[in-house]
Amino acid sequence: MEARLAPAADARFGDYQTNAAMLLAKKLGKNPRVFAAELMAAFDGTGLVLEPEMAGPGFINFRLRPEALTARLEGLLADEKLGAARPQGMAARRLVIDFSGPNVAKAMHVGHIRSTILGDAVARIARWVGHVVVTDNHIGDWGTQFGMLLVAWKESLDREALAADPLAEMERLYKEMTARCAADPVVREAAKAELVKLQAGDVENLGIWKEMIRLSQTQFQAIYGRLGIEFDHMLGESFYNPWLGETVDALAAAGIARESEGALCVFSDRTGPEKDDPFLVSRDGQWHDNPSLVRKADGGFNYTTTDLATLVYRQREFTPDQIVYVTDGRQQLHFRQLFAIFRRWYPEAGVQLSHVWFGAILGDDGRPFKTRSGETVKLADLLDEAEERAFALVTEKNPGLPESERRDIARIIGLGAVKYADLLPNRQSDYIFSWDKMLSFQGNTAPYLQYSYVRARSIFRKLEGEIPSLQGPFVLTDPAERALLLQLSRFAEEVPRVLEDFRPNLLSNYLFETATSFHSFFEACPVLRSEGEAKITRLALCELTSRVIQQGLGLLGINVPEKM
RNA sequence: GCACCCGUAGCUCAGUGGAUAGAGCAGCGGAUUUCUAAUCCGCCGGUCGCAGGUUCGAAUCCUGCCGGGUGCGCCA
Repeated sequence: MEARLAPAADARFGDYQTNAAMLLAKKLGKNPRVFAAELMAAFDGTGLVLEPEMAGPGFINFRLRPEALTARLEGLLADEKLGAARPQGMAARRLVIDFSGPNVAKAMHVGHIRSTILGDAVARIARWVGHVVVTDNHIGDWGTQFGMLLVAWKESLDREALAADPLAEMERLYKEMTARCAADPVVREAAKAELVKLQAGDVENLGIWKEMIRLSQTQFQAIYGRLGIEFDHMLGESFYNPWLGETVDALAAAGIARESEGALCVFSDRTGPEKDDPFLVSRDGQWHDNPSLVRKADGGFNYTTTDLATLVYRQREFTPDQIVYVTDGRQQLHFRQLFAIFRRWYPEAGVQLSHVWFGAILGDDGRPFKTRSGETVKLADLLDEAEERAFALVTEKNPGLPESERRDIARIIGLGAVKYADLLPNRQSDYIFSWDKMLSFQGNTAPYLQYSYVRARSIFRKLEGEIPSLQGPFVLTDPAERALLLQLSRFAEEVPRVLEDFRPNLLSNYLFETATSFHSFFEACPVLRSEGEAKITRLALCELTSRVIQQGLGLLGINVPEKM
């Protein structure tokens, strides 16, 4: 339970409220209303707020002075960070953020979209606030699937198909082999043999493997380019291959892992309550071992091994305060085990390990989102469709614009819609994918926010003659102006809040409220037809609104057009 | 079986200890000689799955139950 100064629940109560008196009074055994009165008597908010008021069971409500608000407007206009910079006294944190993680030889699909968009947004916000961020894309470029792919590549590769569409051809090989392996143990053995050769450094197999990576990288870059996403590192699983053996040896030597049924496993250390222990599972009323394998019975390593080696490498190389893994919720148990193993292995390590997980994307039938024919939706196709649909809408609304301009606008709107739809729900919720909803110009959508930006900017093009300098004195004459300004000033509070639990939807909702507040202001307060200080103030509010929306969307990885 | 998540308005979702539970869509009624109406204003709509408990205060925390999803040794 925490004392908090928060925006007032209802504008009638004022601008901000605090529950501090009630919480403190409880601790001190005092009457909350009496104690609130004592606090208020001692409070000195001269210059900032009017006389605070007590209400309800002991809330203290504050109302900002108009001159404090207009001073704030001046300050925000002059501040590139719009007030959201890390406070001077607060040390920068060092964060490693692991997200996206596509697989070599497979087309990126909807399953990668949330990790990619969420991770990118978190990275942008952390940087904006002033933290030191390392982004790392842990690509799936190593593992058992390559044994199968190597067999298929050697036996049935279609060179022409590969040249035309490398990913499609590699996926064809993979599918073919999955079926063959399921049916034929001889093929399974062949795949295993090719994998062993690859792992032993066989020249031919390494060459094919590298070719598959090269072809896949081209595709990744195309997608990330469209999405406007860059990574500091793309250290795939294979990068950690040299350290897997020593990782496992160290775990065995430390007594953390031991052999069981031929595999090397980490079991529960029985130090915590059973139900919280990731290495135990209950069956028939009894707690059974649920170990994590770090070396398979056939001597091969698996993803826990790689993840541990990766964790140790990141710890050593980047010395982070926190490592953030952005993956879907189904991997919760894996990460609980992974973190627990690391804690036992490096009990002195202070690094904070966070699994930032998210829910599924569903079709309108409530089942996992697929194409009509039941196939996985490829990310490239999804982005194409978003742009096409946006193009149709832009053409319908604004047919007078030249096609190239409509294309540019459609790209911004389409990609923005997809990203925003992903960042709007609470990340832990499953959400239903809907083109109509995300591309609607009404409601809480990217196009609505982008339109708000366009409107705020268009005022400045309409100004005749020179654009006046947006200098005070500012004067608030309408309640809508005051409400908008208060809302704009909260950008500084909302952005850092996203990082408390990695919830970009807080920013999405804030931006929507800002846009709504702007439109109300814009309806109620004519800008161009006003004069003097009122006009300058309104122009300043348009300027600040456009910057808050542009920067806010920018932190979510979404661009804005100048016209729509 | 056990663990994790979800159940809030007709639909899609916010709200993870504070005041009378909010938004969008849908529905209904208004506003336009436009600063792009791609907008705004208003109305309608809820037993926050159910039952207990904790406390000044619970959609939120705890317990049990019902319903749905996901995960549980050699895939990642």
